[in-house]
Amino acid sequence: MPELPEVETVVRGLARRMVGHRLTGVELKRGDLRWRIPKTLPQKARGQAISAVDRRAKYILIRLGDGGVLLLHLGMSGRLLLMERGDETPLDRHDHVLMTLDDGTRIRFNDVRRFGVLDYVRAEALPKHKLLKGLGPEPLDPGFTGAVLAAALRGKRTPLKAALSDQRVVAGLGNIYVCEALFQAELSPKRLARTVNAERAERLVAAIKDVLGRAVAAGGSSIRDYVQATGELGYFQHHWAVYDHEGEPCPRCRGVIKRIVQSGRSTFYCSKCQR
DNA sequence: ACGAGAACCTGTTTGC
DNA sequence: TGCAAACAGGTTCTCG
Repeated sequence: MPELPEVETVVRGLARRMVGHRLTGVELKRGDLRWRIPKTLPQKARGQAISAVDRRAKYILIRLGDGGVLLLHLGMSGRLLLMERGDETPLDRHDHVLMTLDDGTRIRFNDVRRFGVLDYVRAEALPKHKLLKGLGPEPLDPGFTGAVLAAALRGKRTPLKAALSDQRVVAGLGNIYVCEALFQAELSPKRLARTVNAERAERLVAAIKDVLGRAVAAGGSSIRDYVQATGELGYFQHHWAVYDHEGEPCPRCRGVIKRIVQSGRSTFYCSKCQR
């Protein structure tokens, strides 16, 4: 469900509420998400102070006082929902994990499709974790430059859309923001990745940083009433230029936004001005 | 080794 | 109206 801007928004919301507090309980309601949640995770996390909440790509890292880390991914449909002390909203069938803080706040990990992940890792083992070790650069990091992207795309015969969706090339983009960044860079999603020269790579990197930056500032995109941890709605969906705009006029030229399927996913683009 | 497609799972929307 | 197919913000695995 969430891409980098949504995960970043969730992380900020969680950090405000969790850092400085202690986990008084972690309860597994259902352990079979994408992989089995380790049965020992609750006992390892219980009683630990939370020192930080941050992220790597789309992975949320809840850092514990003793050097343990809860590694969490929201998959397609995962949500982390805050419940204030005294909130007796009943749990539903898709609430798989329940965390309780020392101030009575509870956090539900709700995931309808169960593509999400929850694992326990030691901080020193994070770089070697199988889900993190292959990830490409953070797109908002100053070290992510046109030269870096051009190098990652060199020789690739796959369409640019597929290459940018590959988390080993750059980590954090998903279907929406790939479409939006390609539109802003005026590059076709069908263009072969290896044809992205230095000049195009610079343009693309600038577009990626700009789109993601604006989306983070907007609190991400909220689809189907998707709410962030704090209960707020992101509003970047109102700023999509092409995503989910099939048949509408291109905001830049006199073309019409098309929808095609690439690698089994919808791609939205303007065939007139995206080359 | 690389790239395309299937698979994982459930719910909602679309189209005949 | 009703039912089946298509689709959904992700990632891994398999196969050619």
